[in-house]
Amino acid sequence: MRHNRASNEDRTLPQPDSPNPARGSVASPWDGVADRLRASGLRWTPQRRTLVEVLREHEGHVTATDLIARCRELDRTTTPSTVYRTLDVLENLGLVRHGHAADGREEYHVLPEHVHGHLHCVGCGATWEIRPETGALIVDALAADLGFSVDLTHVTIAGRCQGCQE
Amino acid sequence: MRHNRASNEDRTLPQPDSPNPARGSVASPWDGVADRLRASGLRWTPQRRTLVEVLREHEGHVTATDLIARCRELDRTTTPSTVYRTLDVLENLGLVRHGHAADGREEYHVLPEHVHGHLHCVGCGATWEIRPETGALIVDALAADLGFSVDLTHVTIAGRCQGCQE
DNA sequence: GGTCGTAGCGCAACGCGTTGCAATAGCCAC
DNA sequence: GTGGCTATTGCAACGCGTTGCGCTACGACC
Repeated sequence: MRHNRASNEDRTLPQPDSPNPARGSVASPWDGVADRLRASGLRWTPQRRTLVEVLREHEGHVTATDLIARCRELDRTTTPSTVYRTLDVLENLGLVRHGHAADGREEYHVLPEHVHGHLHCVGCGATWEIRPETGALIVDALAADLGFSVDLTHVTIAGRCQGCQE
Repeated sequence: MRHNRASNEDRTLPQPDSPNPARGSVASPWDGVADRLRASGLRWTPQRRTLVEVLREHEGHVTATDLIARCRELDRTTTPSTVYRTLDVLENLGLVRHGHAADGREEYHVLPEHVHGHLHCVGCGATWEIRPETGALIVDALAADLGFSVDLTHVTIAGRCQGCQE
């Protein structure tokens, strides 16, 4: 036995995994992940459960490294390759989006409500989302330029934020 | 002795290094690199000479890996770390610009005539430059959005080019 | 031409991300 | 509950890029 976690059917944790799709009126998109996986012939494993638990607490931008570190806290046997592969799977379900930060590292956006690009400040290191209207403007400009159809989720633009310009 | 190249003052190659700053009316920006380095207290070494020779034949976009491979052809003792460090130096002189391609790898633009962003097609893998006017539009849009001052050289936007959209 | 301070070199090790492969374990059917 | 198919895991190795360190050799000065 490699995992010290309880059985895969363990339901002692506060968050239900697949039953109870809408808890009151607040349906978390994470509810039902297990079923969505199984419906596609994929599997619900302890490793995936751990990652989903971590993602629940990180709605926003996270680096892959952060996710791996946090998974390791919950399950010391976590392996990087498994996390990356699981993130790929979750991306196919639309639950996360990855992009490349300005320094080239992977950055994940959890539960994207709308497709958007990112701004990275080289001064303070913070990341902002490009507003949808501004994003649309960029998409249109590039379409007009070379007929290019861009994928905003992969856009990370480096620069300096207002606070870091002096 | 680690290098099998001739002395640093070897002038048997067709391209002059520092004398003869303007060859006829076509002054290569690479002429005078040696002097520019020395003027800043930096040095003109066989390794740097090799890289500059490689860059002369690559005016456009190149990946760091390509540059290293080509340097290795000219000098089998070439070390990656040296190439990366030399590229940094040349970037400070404005002779190259680096950016992160959509897949996160380093991409160098040799002799940039103007600052520009890049478009990367996920279909065919080609890279296009964003036209200056379009770039300016993007810069303005982001400035208006969050007061962000962007550095276009670091922008690489992924998408599909016109030819790859069907 | 010889001396010497230091910029730069090669090496080795690291971090991030990916991939191939053999072993494991979900989960479906009976 | 059992069996079996195969998705998934963990490992090990790789590729790209970076960094720290001790030694080399560039090039300025005499």
